[in-house]
Amino acid sequence: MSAVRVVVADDQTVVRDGLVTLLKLLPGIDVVAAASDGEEAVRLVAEHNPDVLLVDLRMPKCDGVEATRRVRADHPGTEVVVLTTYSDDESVLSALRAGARGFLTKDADAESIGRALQAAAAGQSILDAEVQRRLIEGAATPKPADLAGSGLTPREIEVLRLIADGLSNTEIARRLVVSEATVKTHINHLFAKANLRDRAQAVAYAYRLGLA
Amino acid sequence: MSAVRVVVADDQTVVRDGLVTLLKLLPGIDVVAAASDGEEAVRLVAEHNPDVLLVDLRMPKCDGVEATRRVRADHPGTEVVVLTTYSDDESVLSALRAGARGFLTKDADAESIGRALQAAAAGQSILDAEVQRRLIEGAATPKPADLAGSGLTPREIEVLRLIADGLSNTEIARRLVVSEATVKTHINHLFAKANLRDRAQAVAYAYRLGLA
DNA sequence: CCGGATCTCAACCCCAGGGTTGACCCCGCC
DNA sequence: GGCGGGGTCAACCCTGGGGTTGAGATCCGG
Repeated sequence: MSAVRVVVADDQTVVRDGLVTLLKLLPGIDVVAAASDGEEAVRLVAEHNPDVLLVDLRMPKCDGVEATRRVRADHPGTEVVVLTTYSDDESVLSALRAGARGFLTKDADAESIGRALQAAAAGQSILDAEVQRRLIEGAATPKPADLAGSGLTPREIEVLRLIADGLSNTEIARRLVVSEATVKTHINHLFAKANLRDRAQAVAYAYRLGLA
Repeated sequence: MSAVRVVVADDQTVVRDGLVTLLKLLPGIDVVAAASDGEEAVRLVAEHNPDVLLVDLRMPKCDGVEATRRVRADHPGTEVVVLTTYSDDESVLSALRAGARGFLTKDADAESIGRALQAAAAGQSILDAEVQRRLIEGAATPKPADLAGSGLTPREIEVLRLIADGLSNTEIARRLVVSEATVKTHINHLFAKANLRDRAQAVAYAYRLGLA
């Protein structure tokens, strides 16, 4: 595989030069140009037709989101990886919607950046952990602690969680790779134990337990 | 940097063996064990404490989502990368919510898989392009689920709240002093508007809206 | 080794719940 | 006056969910 050709864009000279230097040390990465604002970035992409554009979000003239949009529109062969100081809610989504493949924060190390560039060139997408967490939203880490007192068996808790996700019995059966009869049995048991009448009450119960 | 220690889990022997062979050829990847079902995967993770678990979604005993949840709960030091044949809507989100770091389809090449494993071990997350696209689309409209923007009439919201309290249709009818037919009408309307299938999903919807 | 708990499954019954259609009233707005 | 939307109701159908019984498999602690 030949080296991934990259254009770097950042308005801060220190950051830009630092990035270029760092990336040049990485095997498989080839920095072909560096831009100091969005317009220049778009121009340089047109000129060099790189595999990836590594671009800062906050830039004068034309910001990262706008640059991303233009590049994706005019040069579908060039993937975009966004680099930013803050994993700020607003711009993140805008950039991703504009077609960015990857999203990194500036505390990423050289290897991480390199990996992201390689991945982008291959059509994969790498996200900063924090960004992915936000993207997935309901990252509410479950608390296996207090539901111990419910008297439910592990299997019953699993079933309850799936009920709370709005799945039907057949869907639950498929998910757990058991027969529907088994699912019904578990459900009847947990209804009896928790004094529930139907799955609607079960969903409410699950939410109160913090299962969803 | 030392090699990334990986446990592979897939119920299909061919796939599993193929993966192990492929991965062993990659520099920086160390396959320490291979499991043929979810339970075995969880057990092997406990035993070897690897950096990453590469797991298939569809497996007997305990599927990929379940395995992911358990591993993330019991072994926070082990990241999970999911591998699947089809980028099916449902399971993808479940897996990611369960704590998966990466998501690949089986048409990924060895290098892509290797990159994903490296990234996961470093706390980054790699997603299959298609999966990311879906994720972004989904996040694009995160909250049409606002009381005001839900398009529900006051009466429908009232009914929804009572459903979330676990009341049956006849109980709701008595409470609102209307006939059961009326209640069913309201329910059908709100199901259509909020794209719900049954009252169980309605309860979950109500909780997410903050109605209970 | 036996009893209890858990998980698994099958067959059956019954009805609440969900889908559909069509109807009437009342109110606000054009 | 006419039109639309919200609220009210009835009749129908039929699937899925909930209840029951009964039974085999496994595992574990006494």
